[in-house]
This record gives sequence, C-alpha cells and structure tokens, in this order.
Amino acid sequence: MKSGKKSAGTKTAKGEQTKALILSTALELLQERGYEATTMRAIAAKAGVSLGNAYHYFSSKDQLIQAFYHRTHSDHVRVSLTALQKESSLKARLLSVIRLKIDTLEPYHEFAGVLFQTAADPHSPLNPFALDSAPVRRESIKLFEDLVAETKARIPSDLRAELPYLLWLYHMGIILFWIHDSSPKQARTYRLIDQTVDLLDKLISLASNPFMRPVRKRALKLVAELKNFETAV
Amino acid sequence: MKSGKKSAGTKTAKGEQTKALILSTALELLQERGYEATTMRAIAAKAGVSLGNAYHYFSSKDQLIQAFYHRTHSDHVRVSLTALQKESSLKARLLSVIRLKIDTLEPYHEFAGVLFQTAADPHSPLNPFALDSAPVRRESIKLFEDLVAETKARIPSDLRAELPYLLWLYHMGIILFWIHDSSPKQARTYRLIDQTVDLLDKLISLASNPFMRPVRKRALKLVAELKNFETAV
DNA sequence: GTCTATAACCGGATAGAC
DNA sequence: GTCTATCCGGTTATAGAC
Repeated sequence: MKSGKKSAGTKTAKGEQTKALILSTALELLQERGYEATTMRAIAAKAGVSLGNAYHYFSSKDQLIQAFYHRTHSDHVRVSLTALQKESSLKARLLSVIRLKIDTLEPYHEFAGVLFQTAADPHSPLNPFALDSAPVRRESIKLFEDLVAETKARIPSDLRAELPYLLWLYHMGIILFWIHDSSPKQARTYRLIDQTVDLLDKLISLASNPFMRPVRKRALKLVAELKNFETAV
Repeated sequence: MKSGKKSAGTKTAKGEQTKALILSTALELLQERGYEATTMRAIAAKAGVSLGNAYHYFSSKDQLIQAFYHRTHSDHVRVSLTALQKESSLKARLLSVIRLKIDTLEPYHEFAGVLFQTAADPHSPLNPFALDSAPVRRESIKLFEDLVAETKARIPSDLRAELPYLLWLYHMGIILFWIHDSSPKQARTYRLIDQTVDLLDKLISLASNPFMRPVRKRALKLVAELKNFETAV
C-alpha cells in the first residue's frame, strides 16, 4: 500500500453518486473475494463504469482501501462512544473499545492483512511513528483520549498525557494479532484482549505508584520522543 | 510480499553461478534505485540473462528480497557473535547486537520499508505471532538466546526463558522505527537504541524483583501464548 | 533432468479524446 | 465526467538447448 495522492474532488451531485457507487461495489467485492481477486477492472465492471472512470474517483486501488478504512473507523468510533457512556472504570472502558474494534473489523478478516501491511510504510496514515498530521490517525487517538479523560482512576498526569497514544499503539498490536488469528470466530483474539486489558490495568496501577516515578519519567520521555518523530522526507 | 514458493534448486555448478549472479545484480540495483525502479526485467538485463531465466531461479521478486534478507541476517549474526565475545553484561551485549543490526541494514535504508511490510503478512517468516517454524526467524531468535544465555545477570528462570523472544520483538520494533527514520545517518535510531536499551535493562531488573512475581508470571504466560500461536490456515 | 529464451497474460495505472 | 487505448511490470506458458 503506497501513500495516496488525493482522489479527485467530486464536484457534482452525479459525481458524488458515482463515487459512492464505486466504493460500495468495491467493498462488496472485497468482502466476497478478498483483495487480490478484486481487480480494479472487476470493480469498474460490476459498478457499470469504465476502468478509467473508476480511476477518476480513486486514484489508486489503495485509495479505495483507505476509504474502506475510514468507514470502519467511523463505525467503530460511533459505537464506542455509545458504549463508553455505560462504563466508568478504565478497565471496562478499554475492554469495550477494543472488543468493538474487532467486532467492527470482523467482516473483513479475509483481506485485512493487506490493509495493515501499510503500517510499515513511512507514508501511511497508520504509521505509528509519524507526527499527528494524518487526520485518521489523530481521530483514532482521540477516541482513546476520550476513553482516558473521563475515567477517575488515579493516574499521574505525566502518564495520563501519554496514555491515549500508548493505548492506541496497544490497539494496533491487537489488530496485528487478529490479522493472524485463524481460530474459529477469532476466539483467540478475544481471549487475548481479555487477558491483556486485565494486565494493562494492573500495569497502569503499578506505574502510578510513587516509587515507580523515576522509571516512569524515563519511559514517558522516550515515548514522547518516539511519537513526535519527524517523518517528512 | 507474499509467502514464497521455493525457488528452483540449483543442481549444477553453472546454475549456482547464474543464481548468484542474478542475486548480486539485484542487490546492486536495489541499492542504487530502490525497490520500485528495480524491475525484474532490469535485473535480468543487467545480469545478462533472460527474464524467464531469472524467474527460473527466483520464482518471484519476493524471493529475491527474501534472499537479500537472509544475506543481511547472516552478516548480522556473524558480526554479532564476534562482538558478544567482548561483552559480558546483558546491557552491553544487547546494545552491541542491536546497533550492529542497524549497521548491517544501513546500506538498504532506501528500500527497507518494502521488506518489513511483510511482517503484517500471516505467511511471512517475520510474522511475530507464528510458530517457530520459519528457519530465518528461529535463527534470528537464536542469536538472542545466545545473547541471554551467557550473561550472568540474576534473572528469574521464567523470565529468562522468554527473554530471547521478547528481545527479538524489541529488535523488530527498532527496525520499524529505523525504516521511518529520515534523520541524518539515522542518528535518531541510534539514540533511541541507547535509551531503550538502558530502559530495558532497568525494567528487567525491576521485573526480576521478587515482589513483581505475580505480575511477571501473568505477563509471561501471556507472552508464551502469544508466541505459540497456531498460524496454519 | 537442468538451463535458457521468447512470447504472452494479467492487472494496476495513465493519456487523451469526447 | 466518462470513455477507449495503451503502457508497464510481475508473472506464466512453453518450447528449444545443453
């Protein structure tokens, strides 16, 4: 997955319609056949447009995948925000959000691998070491900010500040595991989530302990540096 | 990067030669021009063989990249083993090995991204959640076993058992960072290495403390499970 | 049976006419 | 905004040479 150029702006209502048609067709095919078998030609044909026209709206196959990612991301944020209203403890909140993420992605397990190969690409919006510039990623981390903000757990402010990013990173790790998980209904991933959330909760308490302060300070300084990494080339 | 079929065995001396020629030509071109610009046709042309012949020895462009990875990996193991003879503390040993890894990869920074996009592919030998089956990966972890084995730091045996895998995972993370690092001479990566090794050393001591036993036990059980994950599809 | 070559296929991407 | 024609490069089929 390469960094994407912008897709053509849709200036007219008709264009908007065509674009939406192409995207939904692509999603259907991706779900049915997986990534490789879903050729741009097949998408165009099924959507009843020419190949060239498909490229007019999505400048690459990647753009289509990005668009897919946006969609699942929005879905996830929406259901998560609802769920968060029902939970107050950090642990319960985190558990909900992560489980919902996997629930959201579930229909696309077959081809999700391709999506996250992206994380290794310096230009990807999922790049874990990039500045906050990519909107998807910023939004994605924002969810974890909300998650942390409204919990009343006693967490030192230095840790609290970095926790959203750390949890986002953790969630990326879970997704990576899930991609590889071929157990029935991805049961292993859900088990892993239960166990890791439990552990994380304990580790956060531990790290909040005053006598951990020096190590914590040092670790957090590192994390901040990691994050504010200049990726511009 | 897809999982690779086996390349044709080289049965004759001449074949061996041709194969080596193609590989070294590919490496040159990759270093000169990067991944995309190094087409199979260009490799074949520069090596003075036909396209079909190149494919006889490397059944895909991927295979070529894998072969490259093997080569840098062997280089790294070799220099690391030498370096390890000079260091006894865990911290110094780890620092050497990780720095040398980046040194080894340095000439290929330009196109390394492609290489590690692979890690997200369930069939990749770099897959962090696969069984130990892939030889490259097993060997790769073996280096960290050697690293840990001959250090006399007081580490509880449960942690000691998982430490090689954990350090390998850490080293993969460093590589991921390095791929994204466009600072001059990748200075940021080297700084990150210094800082993280320092921190890891402290964390290992901390985790070795008897009062950490419950958390440690729990975390290690998780790690073992993570690792012995059945990837077969 | 191992090598080597040529020709073709396929799918992502682009150019340019309408 | 839409199309057709074309490029380009990974990959495959296949046939002849050692």
